[in-house]
Amino acid sequence: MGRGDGSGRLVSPAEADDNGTGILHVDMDAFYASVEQLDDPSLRGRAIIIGAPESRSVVSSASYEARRFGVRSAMPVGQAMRLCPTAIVVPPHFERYLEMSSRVMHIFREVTPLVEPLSIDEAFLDVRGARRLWGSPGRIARMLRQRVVDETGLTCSVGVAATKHVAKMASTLSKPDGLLIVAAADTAAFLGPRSVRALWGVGPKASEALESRGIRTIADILEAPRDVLDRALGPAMGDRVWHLARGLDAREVDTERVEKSVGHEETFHEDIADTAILRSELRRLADRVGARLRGSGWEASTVAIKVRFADFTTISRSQTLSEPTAVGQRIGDAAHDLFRSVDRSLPVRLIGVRAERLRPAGSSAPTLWDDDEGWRRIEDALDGATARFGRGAVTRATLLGARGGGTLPSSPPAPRPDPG
DNA sequence: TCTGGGGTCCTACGACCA
DNA sequence: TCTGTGGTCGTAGGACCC
Repeated sequence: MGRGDGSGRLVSPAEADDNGTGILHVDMDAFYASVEQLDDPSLRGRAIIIGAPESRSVVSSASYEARRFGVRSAMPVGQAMRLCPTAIVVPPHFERYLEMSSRVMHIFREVTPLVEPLSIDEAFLDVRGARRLWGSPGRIARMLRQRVVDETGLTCSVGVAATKHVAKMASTLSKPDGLLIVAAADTAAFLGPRSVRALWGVGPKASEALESRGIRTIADILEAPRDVLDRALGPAMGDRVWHLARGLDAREVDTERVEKSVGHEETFHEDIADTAILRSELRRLADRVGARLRGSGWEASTVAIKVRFADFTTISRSQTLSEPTAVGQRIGDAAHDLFRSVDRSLPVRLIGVRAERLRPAGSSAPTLWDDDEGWRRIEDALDGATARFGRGAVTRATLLGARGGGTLPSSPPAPRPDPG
């Protein structure tokens, strides 16, 4: 989501040149805050901050009325309230945001099948093949903005350009509720005067590294020798910045992006030193990760934990499993193993579990292990001494004993011949 | 002032292997 | 047999994005 307050907004005139373009970046304006204002008319025109009421919460989104006071995403709520004391703090309603996101994405897909969602509130669209149906990219962008506001009541900003990167920069500059078209021939003039910080992937550290070498604008990057960029940013980032500064971005709109990891983490209200509590939190997070994996049909080869201590130092540990899994119990076992190796001399502020190196789940049945519905099905099926369980079998006593407070076996029982 | 939670990508380094 | 080298993999940490 954009972090600007809309000052310095740049929009295109009605008949702007859109020659050579075809990529749209659509970004919803202050998405969470706008949904809240849509649902509750008493919030409209007011400074509102979306954030959990907890003491350690940060701003997830803020209305433009609040942004004018300097409130930005990721800022601690306490700090935001000092900047804008009249702001109303609204707890987030993620289900509702997902529902609105899905309606917006549906509109996009009615315009072109080539839609790449980037996050809950933004997407790239390739409309190069939609010209005969809907008109030029600029015309499509105007139609899309009108449809979004008519059909959802929300506004969005759209950047239109020849590449994803320039389209994204353009939508950011047009916020809120704007449209900015950068014709292919105007790309260099558009990029040149902008700060290096405007490049995608250049954050505070990278911009500091560039600025310390006198490289402040994108035009400065064009003048800089390639090896200076590589030394400042590393070869991969140096190469990327070199290309982006020249408007070169070969990435196509990718409609089939897949998840590479799934994780959950939690910051405690107060730092925790009690190992038993931390272990039980790891189990809880591992179960959630397992459930998510099963829900999306994945299993993971690597389990990682993250621990942030009271002094904010953060460590991670990861472990490759002997076999990929989507079973919360096994993810939890690995998380416990990893946690054992962590020096716990400081209280813990945050703990997290992540499943990595995902692959589609096989046909094995152990996905039943750790949810209630699965247990019911297992128990129902266990009408005697043993029951089939994936490729193996377990006794009812083992299962029920484990459920009654004991520990589950860390892996399914050994396979045995199928009796037919 | 006091730093969320969900991710992706990159770099560095050690182990291992051909 | 010993040593050097380059590729790959696993792991840890950091920057960045929304």
